[in-house]
Amino acid sequence: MKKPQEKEEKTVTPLQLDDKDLAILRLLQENARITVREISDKIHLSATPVHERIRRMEESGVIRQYAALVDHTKVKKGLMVICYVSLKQHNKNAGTRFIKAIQQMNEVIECYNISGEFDFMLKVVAENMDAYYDFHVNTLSQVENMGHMQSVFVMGIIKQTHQLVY
Amino acid sequence: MKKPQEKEEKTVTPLQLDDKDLAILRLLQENARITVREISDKIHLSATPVHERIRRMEESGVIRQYAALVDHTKVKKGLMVICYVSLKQHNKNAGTRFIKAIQQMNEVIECYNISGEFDFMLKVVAENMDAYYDFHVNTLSQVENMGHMQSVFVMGIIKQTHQLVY
DNA sequence: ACTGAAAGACACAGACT
DNA sequence: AGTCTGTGTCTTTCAGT
Repeated sequence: MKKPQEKEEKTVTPLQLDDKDLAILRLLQENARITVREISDKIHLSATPVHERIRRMEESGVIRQYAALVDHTKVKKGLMVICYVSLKQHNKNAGTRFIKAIQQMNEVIECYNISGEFDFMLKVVAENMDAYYDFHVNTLSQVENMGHMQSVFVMGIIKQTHQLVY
Repeated sequence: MKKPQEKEEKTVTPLQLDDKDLAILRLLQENARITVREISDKIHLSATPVHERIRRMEESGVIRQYAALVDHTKVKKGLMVICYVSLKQHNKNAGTRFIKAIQQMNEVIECYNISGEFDFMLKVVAENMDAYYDFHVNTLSQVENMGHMQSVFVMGIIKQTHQLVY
């Protein structure tokens, strides 16, 4: 029985992943440029079903993107800062405008809505402290409805992975 | 003139990236499976130099990895938590052992050494609150030398990108 | 669902400008 | 540092099991 207010899922199939799908995902997470042949050799399957499984996972959105990950220190983005932000007002429009502004800022590579004292957590990258200060003062703090802000500086990267399937 | 205590850089070439390299990086960040041909068409260069530039950026570590990015909600990792940790003691050995322990935890996908009240910030993913509670109580808090811990829950993802070059 | 074959596209290396 | 050309390998489709 289904409650009347329940909407139909847009994704027609929730896509149940089996062990072979997960094995393929493990390999693709590690190296997105691995060939279908190589995968099919490793998981003891021929190329066609591997290809088909990958296509299905792409279509269903299990695989969001294939991305080249760049070393931030080597492209003049050596400084990483975690920045906490609270808004003055919490009505829907104010929130929406804040989100739109954040999404357009190239320096902000991640932004989450969080529980606790602050409303948002941002991960910001900049060339150095001067560049971050400039961003903080002239861009971020200028956003309409901005309340408190607090910066926490990343002094070292201990671990950084995208391996959600293991 | 060089100070005597300065060590020689291991990376022989600091690798100066020009506009064409950056254009290639932009495309590869967006789609790691783009073909060399497609890149060469878009940046008005033939395949060979594009191929050579990519190879150099891979070798020099500018391109760290090609990764398939997986939708965490579709692989039973719907809950994301930011977890702050401080250690009881701050000697070198204690820190090293903590780091080793963290690096082996699959639930921890990021870990940074940070400024401020806490020593580390962890990004943790779990299937649900029960699974996170289990991880928090039975794994993370059991690490030797663990001091204070604080969890901040991610309620919504506003932005998530890996585009450091833009 | 999977296998195997076959066509077309691609990566990669070489000779040259 | 770049273009052009060729070879071997890969993706991708299709008929068959």
